[in-house]
Amino acid sequence: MMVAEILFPMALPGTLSYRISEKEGATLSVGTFVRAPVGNRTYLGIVHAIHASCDTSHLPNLKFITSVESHLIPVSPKRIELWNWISEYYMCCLGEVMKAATITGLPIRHTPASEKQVADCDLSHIALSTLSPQQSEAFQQIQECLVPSRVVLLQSVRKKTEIYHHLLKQALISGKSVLFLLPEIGVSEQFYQQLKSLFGARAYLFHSGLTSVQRRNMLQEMAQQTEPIIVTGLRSSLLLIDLEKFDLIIVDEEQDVSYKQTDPAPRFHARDLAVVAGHLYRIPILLGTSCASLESEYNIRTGKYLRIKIDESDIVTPHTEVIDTSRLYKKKQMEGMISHPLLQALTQNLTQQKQALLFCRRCALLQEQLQSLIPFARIARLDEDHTPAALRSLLQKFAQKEIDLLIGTQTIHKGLSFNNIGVVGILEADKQLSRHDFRAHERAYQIFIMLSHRMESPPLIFLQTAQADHAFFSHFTHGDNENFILEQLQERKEFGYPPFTRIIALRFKHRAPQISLEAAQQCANELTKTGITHISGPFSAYTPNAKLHTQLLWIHLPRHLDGNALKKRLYEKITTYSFPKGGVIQIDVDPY
DNA sequence: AGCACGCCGACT
DNA sequence: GTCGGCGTGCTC
Repeated sequence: MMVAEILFPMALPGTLSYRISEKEGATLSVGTFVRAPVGNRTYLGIVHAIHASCDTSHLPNLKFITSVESHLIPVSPKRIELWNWISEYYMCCLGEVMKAATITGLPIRHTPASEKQVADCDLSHIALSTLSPQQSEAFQQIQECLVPSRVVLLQSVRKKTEIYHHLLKQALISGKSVLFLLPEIGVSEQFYQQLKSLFGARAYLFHSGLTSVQRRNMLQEMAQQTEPIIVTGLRSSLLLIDLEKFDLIIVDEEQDVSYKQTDPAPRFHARDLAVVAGHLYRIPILLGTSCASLESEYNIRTGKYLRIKIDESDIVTPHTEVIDTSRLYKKKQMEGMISHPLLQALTQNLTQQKQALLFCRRCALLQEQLQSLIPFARIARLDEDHTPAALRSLLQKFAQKEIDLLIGTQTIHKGLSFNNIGVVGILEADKQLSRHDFRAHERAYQIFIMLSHRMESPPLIFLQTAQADHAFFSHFTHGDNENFILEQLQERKEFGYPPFTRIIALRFKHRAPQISLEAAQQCANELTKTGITHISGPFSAYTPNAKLHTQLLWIHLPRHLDGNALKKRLYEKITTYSFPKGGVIQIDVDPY
């Protein structure tokens, strides 16, 4: 008797086994879509393995599959290999990966070709703005360096876009397709509009704002498109689009934290996944950034990535005032999260009809406090989860000066008009918020670089921190990039943080704070007993208005160690751990 | 993911 | 007394 292991797009621990007839066995292969009964319904799944079963004693009455769906385009072995990698590396069910990588209930069919007409324009006549000598040098260099599996990082604040346009045109001319990833819907729409006007029907925009039918149709069209195309997408496109057809993947703003998915599983980082996929598919990867992440700085130094940097040292660094919040707190010069000097600057700024930006991680709380301190100010908050329409209207309001104060996390600068900003505040630029926010300095620095390079007239920058004496803050006054990186890397090494270790976060979530705390402590003890050491925590996570209280454990794995065996043991331990009812344990590899 | 089972609140 | 809320558990 023959048995097929079927993978379904749901959070099952593994695959489910079904009997298949000899005849089906001959037509099926790994990746083929089949319909099979699960409970009292039938679901669409894919064949993950086929074997002439020897041992079915533990499963006495296996069901048969319902049908073979040969009219659906099968999932390629390479794609399944990538799914397997994701499930192992990010420690989640394979079914969860499949769920994220397919559109549930809307599979891609073989259809009679009704191709979008793209071949009608003469690509060589597309007019692009001329590159500056610097840009054109970088462009040449990139073209020489982009070989399969190689990762190249292009670093420039203001000069990347034109280079991208030239690269994309060049790709199309030589018959190559490109996947261009951006961190957020807002920027991706903006970028797509440019591409559409340049490359017409060869440009696609793929994002989760589309309905599932629209996305399925687009995937179907792209799958059957034989002409070279350019697809702009967000992190989800890395999973949903078959990467086989691409000859280049560009990940712009690689340092952006929104590339890391926190919920739901798979909690992958799009930049890292692109690099892995690049190796698997033998596709060159181009990362773009204005200020490289520390992980990338490390990878450049170890020779894993190759950097091409455009010199922008001519740009003047704005004046920055470092505010020591712990000192001001003692002097009673803090109003909640806001220091008196910043508050004063904000009020004065307002009377001058100028706008202000505030970067902070606890936006809601800050907004509340500010509103009571400056009741007449028009304050808005920009959250990550804004719909594109809401985002657009907010940005438009800001541009039309209907908002005085905009509060948000690191990514609020996307699409902002900068010409009327008088004050910028970077709050909590330290490690006080959670004892383990080891990226706080990096984040503050990236915001600073972005601001200093994008603003026409530099605003006043206020940097609030409880660690004002830390060497890090001297870099703001000196604009010293290289020393900042070296010092941060040294600090990360010393305290056992990435990129020198890999962190696996365990989140214990429960309604009752003490239950999650006790469970986390107990779990930490048990893990230590089984030889998993280097655990930090438990410490409580900042969860503003969540129903469940969260306690965190961080496991630091040495970088040189092959983490796979350890991860397997850990996964086994966690999934069998009996956590009190009403709670969950989440695993987050490489957390942010 | 669904769908069933199961144990507590406002209604004929 | 019952209808129904959604928390919890299982699916080859």
